[in-house]
Amino acid sequence: MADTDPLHRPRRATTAEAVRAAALRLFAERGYHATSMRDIAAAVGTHPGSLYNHLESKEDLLFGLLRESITDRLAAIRDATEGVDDPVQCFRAAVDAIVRHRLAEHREIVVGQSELRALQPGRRHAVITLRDDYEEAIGRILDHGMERGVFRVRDRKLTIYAVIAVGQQVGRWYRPDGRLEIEQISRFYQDFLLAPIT
Amino acid sequence: MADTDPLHRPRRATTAEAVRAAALRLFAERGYHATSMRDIAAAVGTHPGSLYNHLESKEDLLFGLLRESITDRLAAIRDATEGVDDPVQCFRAAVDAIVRHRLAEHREIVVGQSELRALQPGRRHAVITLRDDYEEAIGRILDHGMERGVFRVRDRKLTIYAVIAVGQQVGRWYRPDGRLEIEQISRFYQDFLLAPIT
DNA sequence: TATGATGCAACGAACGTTCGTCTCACACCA
DNA sequence: TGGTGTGAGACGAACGTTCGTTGCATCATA
Repeated sequence: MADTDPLHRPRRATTAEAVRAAALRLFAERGYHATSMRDIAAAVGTHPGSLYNHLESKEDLLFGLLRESITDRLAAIRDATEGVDDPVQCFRAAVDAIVRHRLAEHREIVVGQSELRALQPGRRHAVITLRDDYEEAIGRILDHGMERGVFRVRDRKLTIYAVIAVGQQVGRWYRPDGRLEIEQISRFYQDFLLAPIT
Repeated sequence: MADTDPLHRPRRATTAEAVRAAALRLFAERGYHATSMRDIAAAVGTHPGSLYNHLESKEDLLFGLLRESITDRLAAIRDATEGVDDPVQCFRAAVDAIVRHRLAEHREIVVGQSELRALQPGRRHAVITLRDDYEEAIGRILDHGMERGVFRVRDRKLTIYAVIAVGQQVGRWYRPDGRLEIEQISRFYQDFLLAPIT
């Protein structure tokens, strides 16, 4: 009904988006349970009750953030590796995508780790399924390299876990004003993770 | 005053210890904030108020658990590597100690990760200092290998983080009834982590 | 009898959430 | 043009629940 003039559309800074952004930051800083709806409301500059105009529940908010984070990361891997035929370059691209995604929104990390437990079973399994897809995406890259005879992967699952572990860890200690550039960190871990499988 | 007969000493199943054990399990399963003192009391088979005969506060309980976990792991590394002269064997022993410690009390992992934020500043820094010692213990093993010309470590800090990352991750997915024995997992990650630095 | 743990109720505070009310921009119609 | 209806959201108080913690009477044991 509204917005008959498409030129006026770009004015966007939805309250709902501000709420999500604030919640993401606070969940990451303090943890899900240690963050109250009053905290989020204060960060947005509104009142606790007003939040419920933009979300269903606190847990719904967490679910959306977790799902978005892992979906984005999976998409980043797929975008980065699509059409890359050389297994080594494909693996490098994937590690690069993981590291960059973790560093770009490194606040999100701590949320994704352990707050799964705060979700009700159905939603928890939904996120776990997404995580399985994420692991499989890495697994297929390893498969590709093995089929070509370029990779020697002694244990597929343990190797996947190692890649994920390094990716997660990166998000935990990285600070934008630190000693190393993202490029350096990414390149280091590309080489590091390639060594055991080539 | 009591215990004049030393032969009767071994009868130990202190309530305090039961409380700590229950708290550790519950913190790991649900997270610190999601675990109530009533939960802990129920797990021990007593009442919430009775817990305070054995502890000062909930946060005090968490602090003790975190400190003990990291202190034990550090001690495990030192014990395993003491007197081992060959850098490769020393590194293997350290990784083995980390993996075994993580798997032995793999419940503790999730606690140690992110619950640091629940501690008041002074205690948080105390644990962080211990964590620094832990990182440095790994760092010195790398140094040893570099001095001997056996290791080629491109970035000391990033390598330490990778070792820790793998160790942490192991504790997250391992289940005692899983596909692999602890020996296999340990050996795999010894080889995996040695590859990039030798 | 002295000592310390236990059981149980209760405390104030904070929690997530709901409620009725109010504001205000905008479509509709005379 | 001016009045009216409508719907989205902000507001602020309050809901019932659960939180960590305390006080105190009771009980076991040395």
